[in-house]
Amino acid sequence: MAQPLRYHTKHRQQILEYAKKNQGKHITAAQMCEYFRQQGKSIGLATIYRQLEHLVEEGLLHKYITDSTSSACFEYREQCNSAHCIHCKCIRCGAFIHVECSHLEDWNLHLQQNHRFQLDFGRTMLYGVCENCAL
Amino acid sequence: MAQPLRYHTKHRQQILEYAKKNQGKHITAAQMCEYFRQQGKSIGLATIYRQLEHLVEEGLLHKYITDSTSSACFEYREQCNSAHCIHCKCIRCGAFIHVECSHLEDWNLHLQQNHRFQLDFGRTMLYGVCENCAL
DNA sequence: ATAATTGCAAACACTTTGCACCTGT
DNA sequence: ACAGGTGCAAAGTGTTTGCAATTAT
Repeated sequence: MAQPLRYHTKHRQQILEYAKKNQGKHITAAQMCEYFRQQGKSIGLATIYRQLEHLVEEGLLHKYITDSTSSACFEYREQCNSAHCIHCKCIRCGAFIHVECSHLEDWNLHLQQNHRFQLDFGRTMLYGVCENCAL
Repeated sequence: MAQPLRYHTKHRQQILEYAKKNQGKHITAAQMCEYFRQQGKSIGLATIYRQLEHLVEEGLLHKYITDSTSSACFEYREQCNSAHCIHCKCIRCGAFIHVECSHLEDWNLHLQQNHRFQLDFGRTMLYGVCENCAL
């Protein structure tokens, strides 16, 4: 459980900053890598993975896995109160939708009180049909 | 989007049967493959993956991914024709909980009207902590 | 001085695919 | 006959790791 001491490196800071800047979005390691490359301050993909792992361990980022075929997504945690956001996936087009909704807390409360089940929004994916595919 | 017609093959039946027999357990493709091998009726891993994909598409099985490093798990989905039931799974003990709740329809309506997402209860699994594990 | 971080390439594990053949309809 | 299924091996994908050099403490 004892985590090694984390050094305050430039890369760590850049990655965290980029994640913060993209609050509410789901970013993959590859996307980050590409972004930094375009900015002329390339960071090795392995480094990004290692830093993301650290940041998730420290609770600064949240990691989401939707599909075994596609890559994991990371998201800065501060504003994404896990009690207010949930992830939906369209069973037709595969779109990944982030829903922020104050009702979610009520649902969780209801499930807890009436059905004795404590929902974990971070791990739950709602499947259904998105706006475009419903037409 | 039109799914091709699925033939009733021996392998399809064996895979579905095995999944049914293991309701409430989470099984990987590799585990299935090993099981059939031990039974002297080997099925190629690729075939298993292809059939599992079909069965998930048809809504007979549920697929879930917890970790990007480990393999996806499959589970027989209890048939439930009511619009008032949803399935929950405990992330600690793996318990499979069937929740019947009249509120579900309201949630679906809310998601549809406010977030333009049409939830499919049959394919959705809620992850969280069950009564016993919450203690 | 010591411990963590980095980049690269190679290794990894799970999953998908191309192809030739087989089977269900 | 045709569309879908199968097995094998090969390819693909996202992620991790070994190593030697670098950087933070």
